[in-house]
Amino acid sequence: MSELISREAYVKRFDRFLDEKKMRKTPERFAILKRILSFQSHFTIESLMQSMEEDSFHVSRATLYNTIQLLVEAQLVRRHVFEGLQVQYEKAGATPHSHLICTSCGKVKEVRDANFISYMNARKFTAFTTDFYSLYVYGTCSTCARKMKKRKALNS
Amino acid sequence: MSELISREAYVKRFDRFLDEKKMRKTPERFAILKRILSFQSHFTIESLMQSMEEDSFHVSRATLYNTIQLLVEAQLVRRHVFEGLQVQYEKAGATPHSHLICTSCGKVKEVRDANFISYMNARKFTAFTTDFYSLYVYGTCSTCARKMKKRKALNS
DNA sequence: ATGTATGCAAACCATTTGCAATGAC
DNA sequence: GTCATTGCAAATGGTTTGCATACAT
Repeated sequence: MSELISREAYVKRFDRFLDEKKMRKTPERFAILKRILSFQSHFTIESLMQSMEEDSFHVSRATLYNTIQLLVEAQLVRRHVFEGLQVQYEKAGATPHSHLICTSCGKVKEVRDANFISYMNARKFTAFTTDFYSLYVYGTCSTCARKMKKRKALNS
Repeated sequence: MSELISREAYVKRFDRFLDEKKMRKTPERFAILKRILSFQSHFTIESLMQSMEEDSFHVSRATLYNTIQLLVEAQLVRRHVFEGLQVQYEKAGATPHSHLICTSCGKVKEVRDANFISYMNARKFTAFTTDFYSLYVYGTCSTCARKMKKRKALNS
């Protein structure tokens, strides 16, 4: 989805986060963040690792997991576990979006929903302070629906 | 959350599901479903297993996983993977609800939200047919917020 | 200089799988 | 009687951990 927060803003926020936590600003941490920012959409640990390698910046799996966790804590990255799929990550953009997950082919589509966003912005829960939220919608995409229809027609 | 679908309705639906799939109606499958129906709220594979054992009905882990998967496919059970917590299940009731997850203590609260439900009922997505959806709201519960405040006060 | 962060390989653990025995149909 | 389902134990695979080395502060 589009990127309303600038690259620099992410880096600055991570920098501040590390300051607050009194953690070190290693090249690995910023290299990983920058690589993540270059992704247009969802990614997995595996694709991130591969992408880093292609970029000739080697990091260990352990460091990748460590750093991703930091970024999730800093709320710069979101972690998603969709039913039946491997864990996916995405940078936390300025524009929240819902996820449509096709239970047949596993494709995940992002949908911006202004009405829903403004509803959630106004929504207060008793005895609970919201940080962020995820709406996962499971169903069937039109491509798979078409295929199923065809298969059914053949069987009958 | 409350149970607007009767015990018998669940069993009947599972029965029909097994018919359609031409699968066998083993005592294990129904014993597991019945045990699940007795839960008031979320449960894990582990707590389910334990509960079965207490009930003196032994099933293997493999069968538990198999059956749970069937029940999820039949949409009689929902599977939830909340950030930082172990996988949780719940019976799929007639009343959808959102989940408030405290990122501090991990407690999950269920919230019924009539406005949101009617919004989602009316909501159509282009090129996508909705089966079900999950809204996960992450934040801090009031208990944890209070503790944090106290800790902060002590440190300064 | 100090102690945090990294890399590597081993450990972990929830879930899956293979296979022989059971029992639903 | 057949073959799907079960139980058990072994295998799997994504993630975490332990420890020695490197390096941010």
